[in-house]
Amino acid sequence: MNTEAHLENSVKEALKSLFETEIDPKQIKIELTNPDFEGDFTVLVFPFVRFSKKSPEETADMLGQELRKSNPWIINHNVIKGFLNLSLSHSYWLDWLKNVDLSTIGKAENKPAEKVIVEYSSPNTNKPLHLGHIRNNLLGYSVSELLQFYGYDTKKVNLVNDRGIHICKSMLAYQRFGNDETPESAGVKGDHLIGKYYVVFDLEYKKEIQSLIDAGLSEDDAKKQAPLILEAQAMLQKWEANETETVALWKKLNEWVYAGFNETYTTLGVSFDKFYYESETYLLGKDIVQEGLSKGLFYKKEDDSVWIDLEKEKLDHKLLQRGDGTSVYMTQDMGTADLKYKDFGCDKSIIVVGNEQDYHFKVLFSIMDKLGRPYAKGNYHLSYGMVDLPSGKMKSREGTVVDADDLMAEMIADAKEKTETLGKTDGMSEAEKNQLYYDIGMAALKYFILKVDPSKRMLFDPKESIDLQGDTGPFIQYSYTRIRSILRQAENSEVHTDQALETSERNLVLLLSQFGNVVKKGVDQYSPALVANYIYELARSFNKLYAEVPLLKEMDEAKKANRMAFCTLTAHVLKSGLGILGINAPERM
RNA sequence: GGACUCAUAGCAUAACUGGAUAGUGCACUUGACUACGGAUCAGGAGGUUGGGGGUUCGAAUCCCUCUGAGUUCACCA
Repeated sequence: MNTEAHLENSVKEALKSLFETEIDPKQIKIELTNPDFEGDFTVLVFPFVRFSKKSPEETADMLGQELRKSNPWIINHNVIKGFLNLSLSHSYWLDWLKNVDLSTIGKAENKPAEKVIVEYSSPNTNKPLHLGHIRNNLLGYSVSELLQFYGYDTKKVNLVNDRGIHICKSMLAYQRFGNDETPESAGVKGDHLIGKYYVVFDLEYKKEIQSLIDAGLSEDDAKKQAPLILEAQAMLQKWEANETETVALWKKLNEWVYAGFNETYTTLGVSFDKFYYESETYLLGKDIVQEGLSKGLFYKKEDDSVWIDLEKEKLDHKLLQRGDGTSVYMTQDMGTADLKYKDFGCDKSIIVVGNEQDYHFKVLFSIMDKLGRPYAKGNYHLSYGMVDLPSGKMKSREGTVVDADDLMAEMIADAKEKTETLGKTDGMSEAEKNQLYYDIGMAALKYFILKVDPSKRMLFDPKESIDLQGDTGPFIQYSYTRIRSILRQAENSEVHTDQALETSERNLVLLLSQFGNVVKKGVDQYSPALVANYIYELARSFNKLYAEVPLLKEMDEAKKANRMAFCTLTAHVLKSGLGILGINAPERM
């Protein structure tokens, strides 16, 4: 049991014996003591005043006395207003340090039985990945790693959007203007090549619109009647009719794109247990429409279109199937939800999609709930904010995007330049150096993205490169390599629990003891950002200790042994935390 | 128009979900290199938490209201 849980119990017992009141554990709030005050943990006593019938100060003092009676490891207490600050003995902390189990720290005491599926990435095959996708991928991957670390059995899946009118646009533009260019002949990645033709389509399409407008058509009519868009629509129909030539072109171009995506995924360090393709799932869900109709949950309009009334949930009416019987976005998402459950049987299903689709997922989850799906309660939309550029929102058609491959290459180049300036890579092979530049560059990028609360939109200025100093990934890596350097020169020895702790040691051990709580909270909130901010704090706390007390140079053997134990544990927690974020922890840098 | 987000120092962000004097980094500034690894550490300056009201012992956090930004709303997924 961790310290807080222990304290909580004690507080409960103490309140019972002092005031003869059985208190709801939720009323007991225990926090780390604000560093400006004396103490390790703080109990908020305001909620107890109601039945203690005493002032907050008196109540706190009585509680403090009582707690110390039953817990000798609480060696001191002080009261400021309604805050009861408790100081734990140094030997308590050293004992904790001595007995901590590296193989279980941070993980659930009882491994959760539930299985979790995380769907993320969901790229379109008509354009390369950009900064927005990077946020999606990093979030999806690290949430999955976080849950896995905590103890859940997790699966990662990717639903690729490989069909539809937008894909046909690229296909058509390639057919028209491509001259049988290939990724090899053009010397670019397949996804970039196809992305180029998506932009070409847009340019040509706009030209056509303009000439139609000049010929006297309204803008709306021009958009609908431009030959290119009509041809793209025709191509989509051919594709749906499974026409040989169209399907062959579609397959060829998609293969190129997948090869490109795989490269990007590898560099990003993300992976998937299974790929779903919309070309295979887009017809799903029609039987669910029937099911809903027969259950009386859905209704038909005169034109035969199918709807659901969600006015009670303030979600309005929503179209589920067109009058001609073809499916819409919602139709296939209902189908894929069932499919994923059939394939993996997960109790929790997390889907990582931008917050522009908040409404869509509210509706989807509400429908699956009404249909009585067993997994409905475990559905969660991990909604994240858009990544804005100083110039506004990224738009791939207009070319105002930060390309994922370019950005990663730039980060790695920055890391290389910085590392070479510092000149600490003597004796490393070229391969080791390149791995290091990659580790550092990606750490900077990943930490930069993941430290921000997922739900918030974030601003990224491509002109200002991501820092390598301060509150950054490389800072944490650097702290780690420093500890590793020390540990390489140290010998193993036991913790001596009879020693006094320096302030910086006590601060560090307090933070270390919080790792489990942070992971738990991150799991509850699906937020890797909490882990990111925590390991930064931890690295900072260690660096302070490093600057203030001797470690290897400590003459007192007992103290030195304890400090080595601090080093070992800190290194372990830092590495675990970085791992959750998908960041490598190099031995040297 | 309806629904949903968001607003914290020049910039980027945190605040244990209602707790103490709102933390941190970048940039600016002062100091610590005969270093257990300076991608570090210590200090300074920078805030009416968009404005106004309310609830509370206590509000960046909850409620109301303005202002501003964004997303979404029936056939692109």
